[in-house]
Amino acid sequence: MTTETTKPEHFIRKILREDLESSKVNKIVTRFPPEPNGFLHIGHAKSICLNFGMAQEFGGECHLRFDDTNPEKESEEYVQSIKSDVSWLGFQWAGEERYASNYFDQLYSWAIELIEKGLAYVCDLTPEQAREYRGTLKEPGVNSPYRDRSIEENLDLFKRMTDGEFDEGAKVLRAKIDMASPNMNMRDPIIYRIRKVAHHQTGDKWCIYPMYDFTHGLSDAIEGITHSICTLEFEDHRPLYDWFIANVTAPAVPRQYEFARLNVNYTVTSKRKLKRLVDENVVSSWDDPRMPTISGMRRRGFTPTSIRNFCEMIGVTRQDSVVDVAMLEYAIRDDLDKNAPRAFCVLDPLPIEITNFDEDAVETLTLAGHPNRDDLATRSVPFTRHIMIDRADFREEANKKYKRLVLGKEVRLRGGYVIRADEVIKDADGRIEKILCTYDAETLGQNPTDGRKVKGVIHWVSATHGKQAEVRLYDRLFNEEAPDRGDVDFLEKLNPESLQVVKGAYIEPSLCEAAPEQRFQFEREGYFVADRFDHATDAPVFNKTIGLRDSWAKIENS
RNA sequence: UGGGGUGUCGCCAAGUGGUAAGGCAACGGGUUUUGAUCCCGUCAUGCGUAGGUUCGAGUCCUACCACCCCAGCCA
Repeated sequence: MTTETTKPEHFIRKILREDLESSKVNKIVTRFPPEPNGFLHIGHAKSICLNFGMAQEFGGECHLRFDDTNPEKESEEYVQSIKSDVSWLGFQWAGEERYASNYFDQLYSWAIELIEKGLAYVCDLTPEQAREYRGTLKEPGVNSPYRDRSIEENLDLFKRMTDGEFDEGAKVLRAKIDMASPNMNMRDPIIYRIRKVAHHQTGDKWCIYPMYDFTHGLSDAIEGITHSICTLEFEDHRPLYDWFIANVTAPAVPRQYEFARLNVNYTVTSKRKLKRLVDENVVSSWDDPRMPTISGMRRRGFTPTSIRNFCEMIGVTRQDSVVDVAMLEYAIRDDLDKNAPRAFCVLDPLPIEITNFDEDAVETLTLAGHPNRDDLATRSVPFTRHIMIDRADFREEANKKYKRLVLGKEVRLRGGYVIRADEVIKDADGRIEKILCTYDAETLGQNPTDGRKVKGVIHWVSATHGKQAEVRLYDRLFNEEAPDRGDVDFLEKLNPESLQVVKGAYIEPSLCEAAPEQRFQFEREGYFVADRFDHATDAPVFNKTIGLRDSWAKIENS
């Protein structure tokens, strides 16, 4: 930990600070309100970090509340995955998780209250008719013919809706506000609709379910939420949010604030598009490491810290924006560079025989777990006559820019000796089968004593003591910055090389002890994680999280 | 003239009348047994456009332009 840094004061932070200073509130209470109808993604992470983060920062609390008012689309499975994702990100909600459905009884009596005040009525318009009566963006709507039913009739009809006397769609309860309002949300919005389906939390108790606008603000009021933070598209709903709270005997007056949702280039986050990726088998599942879901990123090897840092880095404003995915990549590299132990893995093995090293000898080298941290455990790496290096690290001839092994030249084996390539052995097709090398026994931990300069360093793994592993190399899913822009379907913009599976990679023996989800830097390659589900000691599987920054690629391609 | 929002560097983003923070990216250079990390440096006479007010404007005023959201019995 370095010295405490003051985080930049975005507008939400400013509002909270001022409300506390002016004693408008004496404790910050926020909430993260997902609908349990899908998996959480990076966009939700921004909201989670904001809501939980602010509460934490100001000594308040944040509730996890499921906005479960549409049982047809929701399920307990999603509830579980959401809870697990929020916890994994490192946040704890105050008390038990809550459900809007916990408040159905209270909400119901408030609906009755609205009817009794002449502020709500039962409407028989069909969905099609309702649409026509609603008007358009530029033309006012027309009052429903059912708008002036008596309070007694409304009470009776609403009761009968509750008792299941009417079919789905036959009747709804609407707030009586203003059909001519320029804000479509105020044109007598629906409060309750009939849905004869079981609810994942309340079972068969109800056949009418409240709508979002009615439920959300009042649930906030019930929970004593002080600041209800949501995304920009709900801005037009704020007058309605306030209306319900003002016209019902609400126990508190929460305020809604809106911020811009997160967009990331080369990425899609709409639920519908993510679902298509899964349904059309573009990816293997919702937690495929290429998915921007929290569970996908977890499997990819992202750390909770890196995601939290990323969310802090991008800020919170009301401007629509598209964050460069390079910032996300920076966040994970930054965390892993500081914390991931180093190890060797040869992805594309090329056999090396060190002709002046004994066939049966095994020299155990002790290597640092991290170049800049001595608190991380060292590891034992066996050095033997037969080793593997990466094919990309050898050339028969090369210019001076190429700092690796070249025929007739020397290179250092990282953490080990300097070797010289003496001879190339090829098969009948001219493919290199093996390199014969000699090592300089005087170069362990020091430069050649005669002053020879060896500038290149490459990684390696003992061919006899190393183990074979499956390594899944992931890259971005899309080739285009804005996959969901334009007329072309986003599935046409897929990166065909977003996954490459390497079966015969060589890993140093110590990596077999890796636990699932343990992260490493494979030196000179990138950051990798032992797969959460598929990795086993006798069948190691690693996922590439992100490569190292690669300035060589720029030189080579220029 | 439907309503509601937003426009500051390639991408995020500070700034709220006193002379354009920071991060990412990019580009130079240094250190380095990871072409990594780290370190140093460069990177907006300019803040959507045009006028205006002012000693002084990204910040105030006026007009315009561009983009986003809203017509689910979804959230």
